[in-house]
Amino acid sequence: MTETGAMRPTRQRTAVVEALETCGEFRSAQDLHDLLGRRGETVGLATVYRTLQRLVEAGEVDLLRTEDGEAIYRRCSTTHHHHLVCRGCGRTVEVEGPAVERWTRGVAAEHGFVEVSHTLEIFGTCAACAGRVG
Amino acid sequence: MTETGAMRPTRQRTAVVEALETCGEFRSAQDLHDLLGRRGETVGLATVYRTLQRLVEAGEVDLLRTEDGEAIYRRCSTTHHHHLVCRGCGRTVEVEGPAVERWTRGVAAEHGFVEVSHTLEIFGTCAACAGRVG
DNA sequence: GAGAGGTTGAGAACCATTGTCAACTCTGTG
DNA sequence: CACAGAGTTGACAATGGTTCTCAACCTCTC
Ligand SMILES: [Zn+2]
Ligand SMILES: [Zn+2]
Ligand SMILES: [Zn+2]
Ligand SMILES: [Zn+2]
Repeated sequence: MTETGAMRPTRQRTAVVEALETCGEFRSAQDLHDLLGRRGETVGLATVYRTLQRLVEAGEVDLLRTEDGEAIYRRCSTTHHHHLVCRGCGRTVEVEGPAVERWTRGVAAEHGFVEVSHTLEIFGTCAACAGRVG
Repeated sequence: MTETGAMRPTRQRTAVVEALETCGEFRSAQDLHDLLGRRGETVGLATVYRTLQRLVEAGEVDLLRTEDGEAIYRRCSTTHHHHLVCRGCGRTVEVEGPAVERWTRGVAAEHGFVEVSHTLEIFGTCAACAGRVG
């Protein structure tokens, strides 16, 4: 029943974490699976999903959803933060906003909501991408 | 080629809009389909999806995603706002935060991002749902 | 009321994600 | 080392939300 299970170090888990590490940006499970395959590291798709799930639960990986609902993952710092993501190249900047955190808690409390969580993502075009076009 | 197509008034479209109107909260396409069925208004599931899609494109309906990626829809005011949503019953409060708007613009500018947009949703359990359980 | 073109719906198709389960791996013990 | 016990893996099946297909069906216009 304990959630603090073993989490044994296996070849597959190491491979997934490394793929996330070297990639650096948000990627889907399938992308990571393909990436591993091309790299010669054979890891079952189900295992990729399971590992990502574990990592998300452990707070070691951030999950967010694309416009069409697909889950994408990224190795992030473990403190609470949000993202500024470039629509063009995927470049991601982690941002923090204590004032925003306070505001969301206040709004929720004000309306009697408990067990509150929130999502906040900023999308835009980074300087490099903007320059490249016009 | 024009996107400003006809959008003819049909029994089905009227029914979907009315369902959204009387419901008032975020609901999935399937929920709305069931709701219509129980009400005696027979509308094909595909039609419900198509209609919602159109309404979202027209800005008349807000679309957001539950934590597990399912799309949910709601008839909202047309001004910029965010949502405080109950995970249990879907009850929704529209909220505005000028400070947050300013903050996101500032953060984006600070990192040289342009064409900035953002998403911000707060999820929780409303007082009614919390009371019902605990 | 006939033609042109948008609309509908039953069912198939799609596709990301999860479940199944027998084979396999790691770890500690004797 | 043998070995038991528990965690892990992966090919494959299954799930479930969403979209596609296409023939039949409305709606508007002339
Ligand atoms: Zn992050
Ligand atoms: Zn960029
Ligand atoms: Zn809204
Ligand atoms: Zn509620």
